[in-house]
Amino acid sequence: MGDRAAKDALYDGLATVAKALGNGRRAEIVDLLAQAERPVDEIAAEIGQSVANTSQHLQQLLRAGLVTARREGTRSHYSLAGDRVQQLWAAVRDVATEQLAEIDRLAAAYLGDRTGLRTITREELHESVRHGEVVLLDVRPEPEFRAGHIAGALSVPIDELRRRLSEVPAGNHVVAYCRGRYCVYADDAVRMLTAAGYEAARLEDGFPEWAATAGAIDDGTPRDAPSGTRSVLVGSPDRGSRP
Amino acid sequence: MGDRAAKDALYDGLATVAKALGNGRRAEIVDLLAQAERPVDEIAAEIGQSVANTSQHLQQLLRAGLVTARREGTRSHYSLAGDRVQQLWAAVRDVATEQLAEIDRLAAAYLGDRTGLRTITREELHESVRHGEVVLLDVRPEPEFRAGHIAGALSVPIDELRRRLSEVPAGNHVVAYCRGRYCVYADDAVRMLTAAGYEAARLEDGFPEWAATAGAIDDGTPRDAPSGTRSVLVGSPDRGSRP
DNA sequence: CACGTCTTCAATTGATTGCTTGACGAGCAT
DNA sequence: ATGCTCGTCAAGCAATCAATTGAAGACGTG
Repeated sequence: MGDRAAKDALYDGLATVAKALGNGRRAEIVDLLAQAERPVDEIAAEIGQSVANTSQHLQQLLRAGLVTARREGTRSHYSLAGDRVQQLWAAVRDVATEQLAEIDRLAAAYLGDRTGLRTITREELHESVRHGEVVLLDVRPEPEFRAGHIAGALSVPIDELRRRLSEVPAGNHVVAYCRGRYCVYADDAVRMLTAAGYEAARLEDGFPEWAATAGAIDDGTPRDAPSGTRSVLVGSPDRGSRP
Repeated sequence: MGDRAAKDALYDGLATVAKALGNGRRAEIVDLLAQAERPVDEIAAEIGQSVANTSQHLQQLLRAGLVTARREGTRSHYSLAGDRVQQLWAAVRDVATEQLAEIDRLAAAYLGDRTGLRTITREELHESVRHGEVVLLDVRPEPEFRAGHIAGALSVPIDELRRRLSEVPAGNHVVAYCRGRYCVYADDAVRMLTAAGYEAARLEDGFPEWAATAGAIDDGTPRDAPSGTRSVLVGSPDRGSRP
């Protein structure tokens, strides 16, 4: 005990968790699964990789304990293995954005010019929601909304926003949110809404961060079956999910 | 904007931080630097690697923004690049211990049999310290004590404990602490103290965790030059560091 | 049962990683 | 300057990794 080989083995073991996150594609997968569980083929499409390759990445995440699998007939649904994993991924992002100037550049290249896009923080949104003075739009794909969303939000996936613009009550401030800080959906929504004459802003980060700080969320589980993975259940279920 | 290549590049960028931690030797380095800054040769000795190899690992950590370097004459001292990095490493450890059964096995192999070793939590220690009912021993190497320690602790490096046993006041409960949960020093200290007739226990985790939760610490900076990196400064400086 | 779908496995290839060795360079001492 | 120490750099090699392709397992459907 206390020998070199055993110590190395222990730290190798601890490092496997970090190693699993140490690949861009797997990072994308974790970021995606932070929204909701997903079958393999959808993950593959979302990260732009072959199903075979995606499956192997998922196996690796599985071995590292970052995700769990649930079979349903012929499909395997993967999801994050607990809130700790979420926090870990957040810590990685925080350090990266804080320490690497590179990230700013890469984010700008991916997201485009964000000047002129108003953003609000979680705290500001919390205030606004409480005073009922904003319309809150969830512009993520509908399944992610169904898996959990900010209480009181309307689901208007970004794909449908243009033709459903009329559903957004006029005369109100509008706040759009999506997957997170590096997600383009809310940006696009704000641009579209602003062009249509709305006062629009995006939530600075996304749903996972809101849920992590125990903001009011709605996890879509029926009121009489409180077994959801989400902790706080506030707001009317499915309001606006299908108009 | 919004294209695949740019998105991949962004996530590759975020993943570099995780990749830097995704190696057992680099993980050891980060764990070590969580105690205090260190010159390269000491780090190399501590992780059992050649200086050249260690230097390359440090370059990699540097590029990933996890550590910073400070030259002093011919030596480079490395230290962690901020509290966020500390939190990141803690998150990695937490996920690993929670999700990987393997870790328990590896820890047992390295640390040996821990049954019979009493441990106390930070909260319990906090209580005990406040009532002044324990003797608190910092059994890490002296430079680490000097870089920061729990307020009121005596520095008795594990190497010196045996011949300095008489300095430990009898009749008191003794608590030893060291680098963290996977550090053997406090274990050894408790065994030695117990054999000598003391009521001894180890702090469950180590100094970094204590400092992170803003427990009372003493960073060794003179009272009239409050420019230390530690936030809370309590207790008499250097008490017991040299008897 | 045979068929199609979704997923995983296995073999392969090119790129990257971790460590070694040996040389180079920067700063102090004599 | 001439050493000397400490740290970094560069080349090389075995091992590992990410992606591709093609085949093999599962499971539901006709």
